[in-house]
Amino acid sequence: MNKAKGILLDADSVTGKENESIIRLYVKGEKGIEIFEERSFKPYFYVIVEDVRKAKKELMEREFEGKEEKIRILNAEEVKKKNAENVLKLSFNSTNELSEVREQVKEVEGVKERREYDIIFVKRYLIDKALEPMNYVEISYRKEGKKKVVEKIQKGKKEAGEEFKTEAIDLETFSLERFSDPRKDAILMISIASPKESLVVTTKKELKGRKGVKIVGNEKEMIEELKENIKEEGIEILVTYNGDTFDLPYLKERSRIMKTRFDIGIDGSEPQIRRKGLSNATRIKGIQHFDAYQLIRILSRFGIIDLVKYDLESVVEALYGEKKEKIKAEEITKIWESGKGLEKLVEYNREDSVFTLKIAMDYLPLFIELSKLVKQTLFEVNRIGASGLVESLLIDKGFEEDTLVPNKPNETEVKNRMMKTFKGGYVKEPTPGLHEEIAVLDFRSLHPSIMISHNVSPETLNCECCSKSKKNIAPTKDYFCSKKSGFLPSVQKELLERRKEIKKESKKLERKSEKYKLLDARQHALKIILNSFYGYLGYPRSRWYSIESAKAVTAWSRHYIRETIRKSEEDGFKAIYSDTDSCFIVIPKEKTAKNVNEFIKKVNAELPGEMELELEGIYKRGIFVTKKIGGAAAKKRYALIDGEGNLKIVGFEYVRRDWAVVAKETQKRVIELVLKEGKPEKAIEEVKEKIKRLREGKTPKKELVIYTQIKKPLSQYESIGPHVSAARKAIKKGKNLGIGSIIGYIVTKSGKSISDKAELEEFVKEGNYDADYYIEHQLVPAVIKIIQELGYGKEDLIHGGKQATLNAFK
DNA sequence: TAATTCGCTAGACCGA
DNA sequence: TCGGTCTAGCGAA
Repeated sequence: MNKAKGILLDADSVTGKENESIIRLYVKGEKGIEIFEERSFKPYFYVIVEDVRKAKKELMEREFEGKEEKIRILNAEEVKKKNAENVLKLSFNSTNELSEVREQVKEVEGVKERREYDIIFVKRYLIDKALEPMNYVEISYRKEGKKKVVEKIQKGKKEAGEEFKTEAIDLETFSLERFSDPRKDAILMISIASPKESLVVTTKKELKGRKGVKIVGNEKEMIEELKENIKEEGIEILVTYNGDTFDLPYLKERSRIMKTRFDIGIDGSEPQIRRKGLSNATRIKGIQHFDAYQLIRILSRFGIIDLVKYDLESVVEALYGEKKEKIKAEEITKIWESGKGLEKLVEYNREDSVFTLKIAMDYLPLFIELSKLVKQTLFEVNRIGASGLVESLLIDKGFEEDTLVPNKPNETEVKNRMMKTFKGGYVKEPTPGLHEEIAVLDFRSLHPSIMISHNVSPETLNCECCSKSKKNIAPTKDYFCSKKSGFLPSVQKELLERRKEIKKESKKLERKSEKYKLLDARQHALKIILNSFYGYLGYPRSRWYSIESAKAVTAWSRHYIRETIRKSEEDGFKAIYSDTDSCFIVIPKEKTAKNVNEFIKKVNAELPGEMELELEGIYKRGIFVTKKIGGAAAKKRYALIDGEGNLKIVGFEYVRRDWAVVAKETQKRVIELVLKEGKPEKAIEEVKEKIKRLREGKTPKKELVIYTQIKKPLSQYESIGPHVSAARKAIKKGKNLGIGSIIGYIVTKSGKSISDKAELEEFVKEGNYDADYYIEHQLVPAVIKIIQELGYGKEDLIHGGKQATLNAFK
């Protein structure tokens, strides 16, 4: 018997000689990545039956229809599950046979329900064996020829924290049109960046001798060079920027054309392109393909980063403040053909992979932790959503607790669920105007803490055992069990406890230490998942959907925040605003921050379980404004300034990407001057100056761009907005734009409607903009509501005008 | 393939 | 040409 220990990087399944499904594990050991085969684990699913013995006999004797041969169930075994009776576990020779039978088994007499029939085989294996990707495994194996066959496997005792061999790549390609076509356009350069060094591989002899450049004879050798590099370096994580749809499929297709194979998979396979809706996911077997573009999209969705555009240049600038010049496709071709500027192109190519690697390295720890937590490969979590995370974790915990997992809803059910909506958080209309000494209180992890404290879960909802002695009643009148812990809240509780411990431990560490970074990534991963539970309850495709539970959560949230507001006023504070989990109170002259803390303490003493009110901060001044229409105060828009002069701007145009920089920056300046000094005269002067500059045609183009995303097929728009119009015009000029594209447009001088005037930024000459539009529709609206609160009006901006008489501070 | 609701605003669209 | 209504996008939590 042989033993091996290593980190589990990947797993897949293949078909053996007897058409049986075999799990393959890719394990990083001392000798590099090795493949182990698991032959004893069989695909299975469950059925709930009327009579175990009868059903078992019937199922075992039955011949099911297969594509070629008849199918027999390998084994039907009775299993005990805590949340179901009469459960049979049906095992199969292969996943294909399982797929065939899971349809036909519905017709078998005595079979009431099918369960867990759509869990991916590999995922099933990892759950059942309690194995975590990106963590250690210990294997006992035997050799069969060249193959290593698993006898026994278990999770390693040691926790992996080490670095993975990571490398980023990037291609430059030839293109006569706007987009390169791998069927005819060659790869010109490939850059490879590792944490230590970078290399650009190309065929241009002129670049010979340049540092960090390798010249090869032709394109085929270029690809060979990359392949060799990946193999020799033993790369475990290969990073790209949009390699899912561009780099990897391109390399694969070019290889095919050159009669070679881009066989970088550990098993000798080429990257596999999986269609995923409108885009691709490209997987390399045994190596984790980490697409930094996918990463950025997920981080944006989870609200971890906030970006205007997702191209590498914008991301680098937003994350690192470094300006990275973009070389456009046609220029690349020009440089290549003329030979002028090749050095620049080399460095551009190099930078792309260097920055791609940097982005990935910053967030890899977080995603490695997510991967371990939900038992999905890094490749999968790199492309997952909030529901995927929760579902994956819950399926795993369900197995741990010996319960059957609920099925996914069918499409009819999904449609039904989509018709139902529920009430969300409470938003209090703010008191408009300027305020001083504002304390912002908020509930720490409001939704998870409600779920835990009130035991909210689909199976504790209106439980049988508490029907007489309901204690835990939601404001919706539904109640939750007071005797048994619910499944969802117990999982949440476990995550919360782990997070608390980690946070405690990391407090003792240096912020720059490796251990701190690891723990911080882990607590962050836990937080992301914790916060996704509530949304998952109300998500129509959820396996644990329970709209009553979701309703109860939000009803409780409204209850607690309203109570907090009430109590604060009772204590002599003035509550000026509140949104879902936060409450803004003005500290009156006779009170201090100490009183605020006492108040919080008092509230906390009355809150149940995990619920906790916290002091988010104390601000020197703040402003709320009235809405454009109706005269009421605007919710979800405010600005605060703290004692150090730090601004916090929320909801205003300043934080929105669909406003021009000239309007956003001016608005920020106005807010700053108003909040810092309380005197807006200077602000007004600055606005006038900006207006003057706009009138004179001197405002630079980059301050005028408005970004808006195309969110559906361009043909499906009922109302043709400026971004759609600009996109359509740009397509006629050969641009490739569509769903998901972020359109940066400028309102030019030519045209009738705003849409007519909108043109893609890159087609607009400096100075060609509609000054009236930018004054009337951008600058003025962005600042008017703020200065109005101080008694000024539009006439003060446009003309030299009268001065305001009102004093804003009363 | 896909977490939720609440809220603001712009600009097109459409009928008078 | 005006004003109300609807579509659309983005942000807060």
